[in-house]
Amino acid sequence: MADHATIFRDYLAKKGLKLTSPRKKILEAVFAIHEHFNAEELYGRIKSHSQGISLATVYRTLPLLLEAGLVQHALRSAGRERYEHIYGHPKHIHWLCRSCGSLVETDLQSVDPLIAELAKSLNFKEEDIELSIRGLCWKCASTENENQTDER
Amino acid sequence: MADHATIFRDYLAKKGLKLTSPRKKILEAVFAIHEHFNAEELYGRIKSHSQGISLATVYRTLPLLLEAGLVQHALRSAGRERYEHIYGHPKHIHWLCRSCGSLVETDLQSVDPLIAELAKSLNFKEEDIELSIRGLCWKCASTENENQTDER
DNA sequence: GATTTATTTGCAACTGATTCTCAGTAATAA
DNA sequence: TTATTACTGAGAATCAGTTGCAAATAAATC
Repeated sequence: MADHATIFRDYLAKKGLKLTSPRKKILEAVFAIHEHFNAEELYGRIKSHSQGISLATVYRTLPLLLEAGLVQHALRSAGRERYEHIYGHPKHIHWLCRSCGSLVETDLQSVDPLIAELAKSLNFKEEDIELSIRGLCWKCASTENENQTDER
Repeated sequence: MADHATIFRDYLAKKGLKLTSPRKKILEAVFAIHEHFNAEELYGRIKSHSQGISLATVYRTLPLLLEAGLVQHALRSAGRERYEHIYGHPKHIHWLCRSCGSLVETDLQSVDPLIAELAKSLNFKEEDIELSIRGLCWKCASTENENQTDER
């Protein structure tokens, strides 16, 4: 089981690309953030640590990490592209309560093979799966029953 | 059960905003499109019908529709905000090509029971399932393979 | 370790999407 | 009708993200 540095190295090697010091630093920074981030934020973190990595390089590296499977687009990003690292974070289902806003994540395992099969039949090369379910968590579902009539 | 024009009127009234003719036209156009769209595309449709609505107004109206609950964000593609109206849309899977931006929808039947089961075990009352898959359509996947070496 | 070659980098200029400014227009209330 | 306030179109401004280029650097080869 390779760690993320190894995965990245291998990915680059396979593509005939080089493992450079900016790329290493960016990778490190990505895995030091445990929330969603965008290019600018990532750049900010790196700058405060080490010097001399340009924003353009961050923008150039992110797609590589994406393709290497180390990073994925974050959920429903509005306005800016957002990312999250996925090493050790298997793809998940988001259960979002429309009433209290709570978010629960569960894993995608059971659904994954089904999707892979569909993708195959459509000739679609899937890279990123986002499954979000909106509704009511059990708490809100029970309170909502009490005040049936209150409209949104 | 109010129709979308009424919902919009009420929303505007509540906010002290005005129901103007450009806004009416935009609303109409939104509900005449049964796919995802972005501001530019919506603008194109409106322009071909009636005259004299500016792109800026389209951009200004979309957030209102969003807040009124008539429209929701769809998956971003190629750096652009995308929208879809919310109105009796049967659940579907979105297959979005990250290269050419094409969108295919397929139905959710095969996945649905699985999700229902999961929801039950989580005690979550699901209302809206959104399954979006980003990747490469077969066309783009094949062109991408041709220039294997010309990486960017 | 020096040389060679192709890839990378930082920088600045650029692009394309979205937002803003402003002067004129239109909806609503009185 | 008038007064008030929000709205509009047009174009300028902004902002995220991309690109061209000359210098720098990793990896391959000697």
